[in-house]
Amino acid sequence: MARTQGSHSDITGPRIQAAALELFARHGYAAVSMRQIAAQVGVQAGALYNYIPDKQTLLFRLMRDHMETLLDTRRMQAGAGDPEARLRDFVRFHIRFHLERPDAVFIAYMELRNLTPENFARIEELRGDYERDLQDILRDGSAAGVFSVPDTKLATLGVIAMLNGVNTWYRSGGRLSLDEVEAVYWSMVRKAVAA
Amino acid sequence: MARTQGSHSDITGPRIQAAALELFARHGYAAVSMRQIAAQVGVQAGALYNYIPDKQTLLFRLMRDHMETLLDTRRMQAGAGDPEARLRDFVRFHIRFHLERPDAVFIAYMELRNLTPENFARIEELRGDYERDLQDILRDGSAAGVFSVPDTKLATLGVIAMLNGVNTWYRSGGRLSLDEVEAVYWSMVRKAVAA
DNA sequence: GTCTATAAGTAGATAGAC
DNA sequence: GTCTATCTACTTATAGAC
Repeated sequence: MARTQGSHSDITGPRIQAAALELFARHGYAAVSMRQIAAQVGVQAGALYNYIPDKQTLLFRLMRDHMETLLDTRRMQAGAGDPEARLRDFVRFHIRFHLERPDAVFIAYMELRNLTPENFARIEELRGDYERDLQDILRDGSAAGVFSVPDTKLATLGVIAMLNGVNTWYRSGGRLSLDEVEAVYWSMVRKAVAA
Repeated sequence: MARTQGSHSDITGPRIQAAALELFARHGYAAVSMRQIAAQVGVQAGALYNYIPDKQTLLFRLMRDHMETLLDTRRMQAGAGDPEARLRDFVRFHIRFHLERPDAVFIAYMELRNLTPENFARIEELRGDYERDLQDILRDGSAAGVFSVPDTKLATLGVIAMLNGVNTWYRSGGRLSLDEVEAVYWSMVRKAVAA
């Protein structure tokens, strides 16, 4: 609010994204005003428009950046091995990645309905890329006879839904450590798809 | 909008709830105005306040009614039997009940953050009652040696998260019938908790 | 019970000074 | 690049006529 004038382009842009991420996650996109975001950053509302054309684009960029980070990080970590090893890696990766950025995860699937149709389609395409990764593992495992799933597409969606649930209840410092949570979910997933 | 004056108390109340349910599910609580709800009902905005004290109470009643219907319906249908039969009944009940009312389900967990703290606590209590039902089944099955879950609380949350995922993709008339979906998910759940 | 009119405030976005 | 000021439109909720 009280703020000296000057040039801060390198720093203000990321701060706007960070403020929007936190506020959208807590209150929801529609409930947060541009003035609230500006106040959290420490600028006036008009200054936001040096960095984003409009509120919708701000939301879209948060979601797109999150999905691209998800895909890039996964590509770097995905290893080879037999289907069971690949599935275990996927489960551990998914839980860990999502627990590390709860705000972005929350937004990326709670605010889908607030995207324009064009932006929605682009996000859904990225989500499809990620799901295909798991589906390939389940398909390969089924072909090799080590997995037995009634339907690879539904098994994919079922496993991801189960893993996403972790974000709704996990708090670090709680009853279970991250390693224990990963072990528990890996146990359930492994059995659910076992031959 | 053009609307003759007169008395419609028996019919307008439920129509307000129905309109709010649909609009909140589609656009989100914060993004829907009282005028939009009124327009969908066919009255002016002021008339809504003969039925609800404010917008927050309208949201709360939708969520409370949904949760109470869930609990009441479950109580009527829950049968006895061995733990595996009870678990199968729960899975089938959960999928069917939730697919029958996608709007209410969507609201009941997407709009939790828009409840006042008091209203939030009341809804969470009802949700806890429902989860306890499944947790009891898993506990009894584990004690009897027919299930083996690393942690009954996490298994409860994991199973419910997986089942809730059905609502995000199922469309009647799609590739799979309701019976097939139930069979697929029952297969995965059964194996996930099997001894 | 519904209407019209209105109060009092906030929304997203822009213009122009500095 | 940020500020202040402002435009236009919309928000929830209420008052009082019918």
